[in-house]
Amino acid sequence: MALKGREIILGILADGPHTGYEINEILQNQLAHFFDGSYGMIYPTLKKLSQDGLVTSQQITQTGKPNKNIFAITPAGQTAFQKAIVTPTDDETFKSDFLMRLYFSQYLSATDIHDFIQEEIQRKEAKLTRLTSQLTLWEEQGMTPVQKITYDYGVAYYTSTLKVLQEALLAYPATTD
Amino acid sequence: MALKGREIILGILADGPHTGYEINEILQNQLAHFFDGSYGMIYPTLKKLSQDGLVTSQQITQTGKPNKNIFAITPAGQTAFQKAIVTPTDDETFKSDFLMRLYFSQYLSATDIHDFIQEEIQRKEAKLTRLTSQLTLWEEQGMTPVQKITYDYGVAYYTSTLKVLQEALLAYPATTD
DNA sequence: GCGAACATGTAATTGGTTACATGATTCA
DNA sequence: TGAATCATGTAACCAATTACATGTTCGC
Repeated sequence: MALKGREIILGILADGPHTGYEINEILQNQLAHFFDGSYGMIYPTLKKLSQDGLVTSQQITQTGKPNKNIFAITPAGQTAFQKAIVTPTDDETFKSDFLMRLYFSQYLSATDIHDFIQEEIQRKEAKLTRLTSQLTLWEEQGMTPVQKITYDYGVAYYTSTLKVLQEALLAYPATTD
Repeated sequence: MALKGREIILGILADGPHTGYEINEILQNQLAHFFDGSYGMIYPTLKKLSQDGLVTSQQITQTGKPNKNIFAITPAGQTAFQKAIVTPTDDETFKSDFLMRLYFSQYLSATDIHDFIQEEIQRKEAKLTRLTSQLTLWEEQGMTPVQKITYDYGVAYYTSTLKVLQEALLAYPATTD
């Protein structure tokens, strides 16, 4: 059974207390290439976790900034997480709208295909940059050796697929610009 | 807006009539590395598409094998597909339960981490084999140049990440076997 | 006798996604 | 003046997922 929002948030809080906003930052900066979370998932999950006694929250009144709720894991939450982490690993699922559309694009003109691939290259380069630019900060905050593997995995994924797309581009003429 | 089951099935049928079973075969053999479909999605979608007049079905009574329903796209279905294919491309989403668990596995013993990575290597090798062993058949059935890109993308993904995992393994001692 | 390949379907659940709603401060 | 950063939350929706349910033939 795959780890879901519930267990993932619990896992992040197992490492120290955080606000919903900070959890989102971690998700976007470090786990974006293998998990995708949003506020619409984070806050409701945090609320439920609180109701179930797996996390506690402490409200901090701030001046100049909005108030924040700092969430911390409880012993019951720790137990729940330890239990979840030993379940069998689920298969990965990758959904690429880009590849799906490319798969069906045989009737597009060569220049349209060129532009379509070029756009994806730009998106991927931006993602790779976001990930690599985080490395130093992440290392300073404490990056475990296993986390380094997940980082290397992401870099390898972006780099290798970027190369495929760049080579594919050569077969399709650029729009004259 | 991402292409969903509905549009994907429509796209497959745009290339020729198929049964639900055959659609599943295509999904598993050619698109498995960027889409994940199952019978629980295929048959209900086909039913709905039929009700909406986007596909028609013809029942074939077979002896020796179960009866089958062959689905074909209608002009209305073709129009719906053409309309869907020109919408903006959505971001890809990759969910890896393996990377998530690895990310949280700093307290596991070195041999446990070794075994955990080793298992993922085996899963990935099996997937790579499934994909590459299809190439000849796919080419014979008619593989478009754009489809070849999606194939190369899959091979590059599996190959590059497999390499990362194999290198990572060197840091963790094998269980004595 | 058993597993693989062929073949189709339903019902209940659910875990998110999307869209909406608000608002201060800082920096360019 | 407007974008970015910090900050939290709800309500409606829905597209699958999971589990269940059934049955034949062919080859080993």
